[in-house]
Amino acid sequence: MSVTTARKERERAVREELILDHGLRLLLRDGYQNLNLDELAKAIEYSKGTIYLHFQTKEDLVLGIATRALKERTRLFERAAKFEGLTRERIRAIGFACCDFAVNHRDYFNIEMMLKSASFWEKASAERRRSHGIQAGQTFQIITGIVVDAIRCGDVPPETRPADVTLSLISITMGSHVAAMEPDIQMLCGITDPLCVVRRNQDLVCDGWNWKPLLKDWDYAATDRRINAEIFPEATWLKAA
Amino acid sequence: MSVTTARKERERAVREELILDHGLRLLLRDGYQNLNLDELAKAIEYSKGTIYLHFQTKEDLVLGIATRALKERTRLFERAAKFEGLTRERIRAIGFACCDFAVNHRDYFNIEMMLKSASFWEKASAERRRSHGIQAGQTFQIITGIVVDAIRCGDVPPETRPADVTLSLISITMGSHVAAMEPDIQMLCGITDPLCVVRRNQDLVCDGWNWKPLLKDWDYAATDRRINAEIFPEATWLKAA
DNA sequence: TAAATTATTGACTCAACGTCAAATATGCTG
DNA sequence: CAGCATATTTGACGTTGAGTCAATAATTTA
Repeated sequence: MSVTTARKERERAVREELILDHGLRLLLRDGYQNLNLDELAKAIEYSKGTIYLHFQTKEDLVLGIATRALKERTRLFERAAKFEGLTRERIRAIGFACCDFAVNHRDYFNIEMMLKSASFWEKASAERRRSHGIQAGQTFQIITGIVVDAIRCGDVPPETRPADVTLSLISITMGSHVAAMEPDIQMLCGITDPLCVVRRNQDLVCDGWNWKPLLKDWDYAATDRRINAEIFPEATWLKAA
Repeated sequence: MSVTTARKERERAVREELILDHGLRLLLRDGYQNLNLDELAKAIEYSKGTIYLHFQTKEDLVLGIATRALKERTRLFERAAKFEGLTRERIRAIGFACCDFAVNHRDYFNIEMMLKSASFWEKASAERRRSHGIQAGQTFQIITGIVVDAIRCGDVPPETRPADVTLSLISITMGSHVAAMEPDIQMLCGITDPLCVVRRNQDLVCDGWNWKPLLKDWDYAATDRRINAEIFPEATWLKAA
C-alpha cells in the first residue's frame, strides 16, 4: 500500500510539472486570455478533467506557473548573492540576475502584473496563494540581507530602513521592466535595449540612497564583466555600456 | 438635415459618456474579468447591441475607460505644471497630482497594467489605441517639459537626457503604486500609507539624478503644503511626513 | 480471478461575448 | 397628416471555452 502511494505521489508530481511546462509555453505564446485548457489538455495528452485534478481553476493554474517561475528567479538571486565584492556590487549581481531572468522569461512581469487584479487572486486556491507569498518573501529577504550588510558596513547611511531600500529596488525594477517594454514609450525615449534602462534606473535608486560607491566613483562595467564571468557564464546578453 | 445630425452627434456623445461612466463603476467593482456587458446594458438602460455600436469589443470599451481616466490625469498634470517654484518643486507638484489621481481612481494602475498584455491591446480598435497613445504622449511631454527647464537652469546636470529622467519617474511611480498596494509587501515593509511610499521613491529618483535642491537641503514638507493649498485645495489626503 | 477501489475521461452545462434579422423610431414628401 | 424611406435599437441566438460529473478504465486487494 504505502509503496504504491509513494510511486503515485511521484507520478502525480511529474504530471504536474508536465502541465506547468506546457502551460507556461502556451501562456507565453497566447497570453492569459487566449490560454485554452482544451488545447493544454491535448498538448499534455491527458484530458481536461485531469488538469482539474491538479488545479482548482484556470487562475490557479496560472498562479502555479507564476510561482514556479518565481522559484527559478529566487534560485538565480541566491546564486547572485554569493558574488564576492562590495555590497553595491553584490546588489548589482542581483540586478544582473533579474535581467538574466527577464531574458529567459520575457513575459514574466506581465504574468506577475496579472496576479495583481483581485478577481484573479481570489479564484486561486489558498494553498497556492500562500506558496506564492512565501516565495516572494524569500526573494525579498535575499535583497534585504544585502541591504542590511550595506548599512552595517557603512556603505549606506546608518539611519536607513532596510525594507524601504528593498521596496524601492523592487518598485523601480518592476516599473522599468513594464515601462521599457511599452512600444509607445520605446518610441518616445528612443529605447533600443530595455535591459539597459532597467539597470540604469536601478543605479539611480542606489545613488538616491547614497549607496557607496556611487555610480560615478566606480567602474561598474568591470563589475558587470566579473559578475558575468564568475556567476552567470551562460548569460550572453550583457552589452558594453 | 444637418441640424438633426448635430443633435444626434451630441446625443451619441452623451450616451458614450453614460456607457463609460457605468463601465468604470462596474470595472472598479468587479474587475475586468467579471465585468459583464449584459449587466452594463441593464445599468445604462440600453441593449447590449447599442454598446457594440460604440465599442468594437469588451477590450475596446475598457481601453476607452482607461483613456478617459488618463485624460483626467493629464488635466491634473496640466494644473500641477502651473505651480510656481523651483523645478524640483514643480515636478513634485506632478507627483502630488499623481497621488491625488490615485486616491480618486484607486484601481487605475491595475487597469493600466491590464492594457500591457498583448492579447488585450490587439482586440481594441486602431482608433482607440491611437487615442490612448496620444494621451500618454501628452502626459509624457508635460513631465519632460519640466525636466528640460531643470536642465536649462542647472538644477539637473547638463549632460542629462530629459527622456531618461521622465522614464525613470514614470517607472518608479508605476512600480511603487503596484508594489505598495500588494498586501504581502505591505506586511513585509510595514506600509500603512502607500502614497508616502510612492512619494518617497519619487524623491529618491530625483536625488539619484542629482536634481537640486536635494531632499536633505530643502523643506519639501512646506512645498507640499503650498501645492495642496494653491493647486489642489480639494485634496485632503496629504499627511505630515 | 473477481470485487472493490481509485484514476481518468470527455460529453455536457452554463455563462458571457458578439451578431444580426427583425422591430421600432425618426424623418421626409406630397 | 398619411405613408414611405431611412436610421436606430433591440434581444434572441450562435459560438466559444471554463468547469462538472456520471460513466468508463485501470489498479489494487482479497
